[in-house]
Amino acid sequence: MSPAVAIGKGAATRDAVIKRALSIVRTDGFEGLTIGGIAQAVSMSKSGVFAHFGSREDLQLAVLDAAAQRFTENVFLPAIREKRGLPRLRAIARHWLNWFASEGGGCPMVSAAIEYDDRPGPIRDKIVGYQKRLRSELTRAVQMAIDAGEMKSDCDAEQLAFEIFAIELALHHDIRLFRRDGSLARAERAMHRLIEAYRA
Amino acid sequence: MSPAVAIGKGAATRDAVIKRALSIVRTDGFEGLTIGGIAQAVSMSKSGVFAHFGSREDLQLAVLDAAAQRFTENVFLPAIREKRGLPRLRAIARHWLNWFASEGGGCPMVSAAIEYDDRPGPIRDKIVGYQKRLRSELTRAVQMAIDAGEMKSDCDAEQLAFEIFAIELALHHDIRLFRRDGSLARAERAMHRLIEAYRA
DNA sequence: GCATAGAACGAACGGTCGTGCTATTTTAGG
DNA sequence: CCTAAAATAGCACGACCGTTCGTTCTATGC
Repeated sequence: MSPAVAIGKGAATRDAVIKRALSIVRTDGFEGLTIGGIAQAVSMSKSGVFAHFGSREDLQLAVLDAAAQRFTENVFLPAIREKRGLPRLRAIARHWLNWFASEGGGCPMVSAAIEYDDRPGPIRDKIVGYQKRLRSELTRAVQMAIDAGEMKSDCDAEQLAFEIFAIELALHHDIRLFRRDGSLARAERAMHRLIEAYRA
Repeated sequence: MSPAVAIGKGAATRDAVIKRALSIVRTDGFEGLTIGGIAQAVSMSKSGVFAHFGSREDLQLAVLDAAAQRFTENVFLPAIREKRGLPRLRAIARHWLNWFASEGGGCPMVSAAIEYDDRPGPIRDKIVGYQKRLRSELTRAVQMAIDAGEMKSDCDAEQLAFEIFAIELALHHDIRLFRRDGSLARAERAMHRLIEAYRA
């Protein structure tokens, strides 16, 4: 069966290319994403792949967009069904932890943030934009819990968002590097303790 | 004046090469470290640099060792002057935060951990070894504070070490990506709150 | 002062990179 | 069915990659 909304063949293979590119990025990073490499992975010619994006950088930017969209769909969207305030905040944190734990490879956004944190250009700009948006949405979720009177009066929304982010980042690090069972449980415990510490 | 311990000319330039390589790695990552690039940076020929290491991978491993040594000297060694237990633990955390805040570039160990977390080989092996050692020494410092009766009885050493590491990682992320003043202060506040939460 | 070993150089190799071009094939609309 | 357009292939290019090799320079011990 064809996709619900019929899309042209061009857009279809473009999507397929990006999907493959995402899995390459997860293991080799953004600098390891090459036109030739991905062409081989999707059984196309280099020039065939190239024609879809016009430049390697545009391909990288497209992959970055796709990664951000996937993240939003898997972490934030499922959480907005929860009641705003603490339930939603907990849902975000939980989905995020599970996202890191279940993904077969590293998070492209985390890799990109490290790879380009010192290289000015469009890629870094896009990464910073997404990371700022992520942080501000997380902060907003915290603020809703504060406004609902569920958190201590001295709870600083940005501060708590920073500390939640820290635990997520550390889980990503541990799970990928040590590959030891129990990393997720440890992160969950840390997250629980953190939120309890700020809870009214 | 010559160095305290006279070293041969070969070892001297080798050290100079590694020093330069460290600064390249800080901005371009380990995959961005090329023989030709570093040769140009130290005004040598490619083959001249190459002869010192025998292969690119051996160069990368040497740079990794140098990075680990620098970290130990700047974070752990200054802390062992403090009394074992809470003072020493706090000193480690403080020196570590300042290390990230003062370094002109990203930490090579953090970059390497992300770059090679999915690429088996000698480089990944060395990174995992160093990271495990770092974590276990941090855990040991926490355990000393527990043994000294300075922490709550339910304090889990590995758990606290994980959470301290999380804050360090998040500071590295924020400071390098957002370049906003206040990241260090935020991380310090998080660290203080974290340790207080576990303190007896 | 000379012989010897280490250090650095320069050129070259095969390979891969991104990127243009020009064909050729495939798709979609009238 | 036919045709214009889109999609893909093929090929060549310059640049850079790690690596090898033979040579040259330089420091050091006898």
